[in-house]
Amino acid sequence: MGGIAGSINKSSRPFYRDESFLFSINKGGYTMLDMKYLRQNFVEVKGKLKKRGENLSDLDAFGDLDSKRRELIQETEELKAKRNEVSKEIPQLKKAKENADHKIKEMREVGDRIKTLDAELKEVEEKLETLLLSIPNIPHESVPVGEDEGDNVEARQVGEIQEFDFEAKPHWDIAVDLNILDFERASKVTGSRFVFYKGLGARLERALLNFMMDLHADEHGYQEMLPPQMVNRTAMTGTGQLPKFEEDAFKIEGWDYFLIPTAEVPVTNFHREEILSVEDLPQKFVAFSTNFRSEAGSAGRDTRGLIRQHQFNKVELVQLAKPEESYDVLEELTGHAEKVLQLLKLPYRVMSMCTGDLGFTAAKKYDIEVWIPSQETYREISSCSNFEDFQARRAGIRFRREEKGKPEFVHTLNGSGLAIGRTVAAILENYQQEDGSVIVPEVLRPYMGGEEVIQ
RNA sequence: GGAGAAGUACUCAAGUGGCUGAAGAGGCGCCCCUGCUAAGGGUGUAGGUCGCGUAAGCGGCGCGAGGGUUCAAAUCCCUCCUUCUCCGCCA
Repeated sequence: MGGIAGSINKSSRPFYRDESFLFSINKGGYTMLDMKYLRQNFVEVKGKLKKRGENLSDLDAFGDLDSKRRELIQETEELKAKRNEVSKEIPQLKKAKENADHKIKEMREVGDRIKTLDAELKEVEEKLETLLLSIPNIPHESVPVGEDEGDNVEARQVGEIQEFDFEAKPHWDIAVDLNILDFERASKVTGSRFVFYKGLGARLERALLNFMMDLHADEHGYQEMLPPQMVNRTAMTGTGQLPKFEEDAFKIEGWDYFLIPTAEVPVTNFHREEILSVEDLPQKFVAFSTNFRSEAGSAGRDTRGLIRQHQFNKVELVQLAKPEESYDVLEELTGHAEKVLQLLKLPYRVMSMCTGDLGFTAAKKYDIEVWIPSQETYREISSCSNFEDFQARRAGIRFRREEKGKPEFVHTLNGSGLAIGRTVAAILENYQQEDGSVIVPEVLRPYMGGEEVIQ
């Protein structure tokens, strides 16, 4: 561990390793919501965003900032054009042995004026960028309008809920009795919301990860990827975790790096600031990663068991798609995640998130919820989203339809396929037997060394 | 961690203050020649973004990033990032 631990503790690193993204409105990418679009459709956009129930008071500053910005650009560019022109005249005057002093003096003044205006412009652009980065995505028209999770709409329900003729135990009791999970020792070694997997428990987790990876890579046509588990600030901004949700992330002290909250961040940012060709689309990636979330604000919720840990494993599906295909891709990708549950024979339902429960970045989102018998309810095990061009704008991911064509933003999508810890919980609970043992789902047995039951 | 070197357009690469938005080559487009061989000649092309404009177009920025010096910077100065080589350390 010397390498990583040593690095984490190093505090000599500059705080910002790459702050170029901060002031980059002119530099390609990072235009967030399309400024032109926002300018021309301000009222409409505001109306759509209102459905999310967000506080939009900041948004009204846009008009002034936007016109101030363009005013400053025009003035400063006019001066720069003049400076360029005169700067070409000066060497010619000198060559002709004429005096250029008055021109030089004049340009010195122009230069000072440019400096002032540029500083002003930078300030305005910073404010604009901060504003634009804080605006959530616009919901797709097919998203049900609603305030909170109570207004989410069930799209379908799949699988039979099994009736137990004994009282279903929660997975933490099952697992502790079977000696395959150890929460107490994890809190000794680390703290709350961490866990040790042991024996067949650890084996089950590993079996699930391999099973899921194989399914998506071999059957669903995704390219396998094993991404970095730390990312920089620019990547976190690209996918929308920052700047608004920094408190949800684990930050590496002394570095501007974050432990990834999902493989979505490194994998989506893989093609950041690139222009793909149309034949490259769709790009389909499946990535296993360990995810870290601070779970800020969730104190007291799901404190027991595997549902809400600071660290968990997940297999993530990511696609970069052509805009006109992204909603088909969303259905396809959601289906790929569902397939896992179908093969594991776990009952689930698919919920279409309403406008008030979409999260910051999604234009449309399905949550897949698996049946948890001890709670007699469905719990989220996967979240499948179409971000349209929201992340692509932030991350500058584009494509060209023709060799000389104008670059367009791709649409990005992702979904868990699935969260492995929660899948373990679902298996333990749905496959539990009266004697406390747990049947291993058939499709997993080849991955479990043929083991048929955990006892 | 120490010591060096480098980062220029799709690729390779020239370029130490103004005539360089950037030579040259490859690639790519078109044309010609030849016609048994991944051959030869000619010619054209140069990314992206921002602002103004219905548009054609005009202008700004751009030579790893950010800042500075200067009337003027790929070219000088500072900081940072990345890559490579050597040494050290390490899963």
